[in-house]
Amino acid sequence: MTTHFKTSKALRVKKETGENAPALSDDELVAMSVRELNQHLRGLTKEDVVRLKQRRRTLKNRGYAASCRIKRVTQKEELERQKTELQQEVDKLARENASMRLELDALRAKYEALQCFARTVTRGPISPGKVATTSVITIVKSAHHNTSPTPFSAPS
Amino acid sequence: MTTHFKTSKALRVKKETGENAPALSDDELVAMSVRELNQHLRGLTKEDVVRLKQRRRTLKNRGYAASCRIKRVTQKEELERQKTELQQEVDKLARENASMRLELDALRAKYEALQCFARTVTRGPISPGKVATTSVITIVKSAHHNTSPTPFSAPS
DNA sequence: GTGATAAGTAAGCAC
DNA sequence: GTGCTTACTTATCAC
Repeated sequence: MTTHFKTSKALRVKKETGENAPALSDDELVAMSVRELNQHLRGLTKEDVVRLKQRRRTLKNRGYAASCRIKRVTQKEELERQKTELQQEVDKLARENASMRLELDALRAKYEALQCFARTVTRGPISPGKVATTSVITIVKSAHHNTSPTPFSAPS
Repeated sequence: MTTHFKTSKALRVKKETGENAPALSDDELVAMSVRELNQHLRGLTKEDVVRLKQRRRTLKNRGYAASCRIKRVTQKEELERQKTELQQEVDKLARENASMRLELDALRAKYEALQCFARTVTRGPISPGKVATTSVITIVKSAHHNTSPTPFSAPS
């Protein structure tokens, strides 16, 4: 283990200096292409070459780690966003649902009332005693003969 | 900076040995209460005391970091679970919604048909010209009140 | 002091 | 070799 100076490890911001190398900044080193790097490597000790490459790798890793954290946070936010969105959709559908249910109930009531009325006005010829349980009367008024298999169903 | 041995840093599992301390395992050290720790600290150099306490702190931190990661993963899974749940609820509500809409449309149609019929029968004698297309009416006469949603539908 | 977390380091994996 | 991810370390913060 040679004399190893961990220089200036200031809060969350690393800065490697004090080497005998021609003062390559972290930003320069990390942004450098392999070809550019090789040019800077000319005339350096094998040890220095290794050290510089390792520093580059470390700097790269620092960046990767940062990206990784950012990605993690972003994905979490995205999940939460989607959750909110889905919750809103649930609320919206539930509201629609409730109002439709009301509408349906109201319409059923109206329908039954009208049906009641229809019965009264059509009961004339029919003798009340003859309808004990359920009797279905279908009246078709049509200009032409309907051949549909279920001619009495309302259009669904 | 003294001679600093980072001993045996095997894959993801740290094990500090080779110290002159009476071989306290990581697990023991980290699980130890402060009182117990102090007993083990008797008769040690001030430096060793500091070192041991620091090792304990590091071990603790290792555990904290692990908890932190687990928590992170758990929360993410929880989010995804909730998302799935919400999506299922959306689907369910959407289906209910669609079927209710159909029901509503069907009932509306039946209602209008009945209304049409009611108009014709209350308008006195049926004037043939007034029923241009097709009007289908089904009337159910029942001894008891029928609460079926589609009392007039022909059996399908 | 304890626990938690963000940033950084190192190792391993996949390409 | 590059990029990503995980486990670990360190510094820092809140309690």
